[in-house]
Amino acid sequence: MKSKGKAAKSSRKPWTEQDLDLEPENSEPGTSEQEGSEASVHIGGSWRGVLRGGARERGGGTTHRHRRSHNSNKECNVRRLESNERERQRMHKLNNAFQALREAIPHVKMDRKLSKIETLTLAENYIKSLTSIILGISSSRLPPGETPTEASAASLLQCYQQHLEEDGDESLSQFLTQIHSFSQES
DNA sequence: TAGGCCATCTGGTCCT
DNA sequence: AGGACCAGATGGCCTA
Repeated sequence: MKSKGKAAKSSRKPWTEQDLDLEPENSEPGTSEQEGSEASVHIGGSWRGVLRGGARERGGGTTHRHRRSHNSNKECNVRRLESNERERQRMHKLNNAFQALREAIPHVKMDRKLSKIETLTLAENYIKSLTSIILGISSSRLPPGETPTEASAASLLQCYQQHLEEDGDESLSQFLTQIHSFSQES
């Protein structure tokens, strides 16, 4: 499966301790065949432009092409490594949340795991389905002649928020379980 | 082989 | 000032 690829990814280490010990002049981007081009860094055997794409110029046209003068090159590299690690951890947390979401939503079992976009789409549909179920239940308990209103949705939201405050992280799955059993009983 | 999906790096921007 | 967040870029793996 993907594990092979992930293993290969994890071995990708563009910045190493060795890099930190490089002489500033050696680590300066664009010193050889890259001379004269955009500031670049050597990553995983390829050169990446430090300034690329329109989004890079959001800060206002003239960006700094070279490292900031008030930080040493080594200091910049250390900060970059730390920043990379934080970003990795952040993405891992995001992926864990996606995995939790995959497990929370019912779907046809597949030999492969749901992609992120599939997970989000299914979750959206699932939420809409649950909402309509709940609104249907509440309308069936209304006095004859009355229809579900926005008040029903508001009370649903209020109920959910109450669960969030009371139960923390586990609240969503518990709430959905309650809804499921409730809809089966009625 | 092309396209989809993903992990990772990176610099800019926002927020505390 | 520093961390979080975001989006673009890149390259690897997998599948049709």
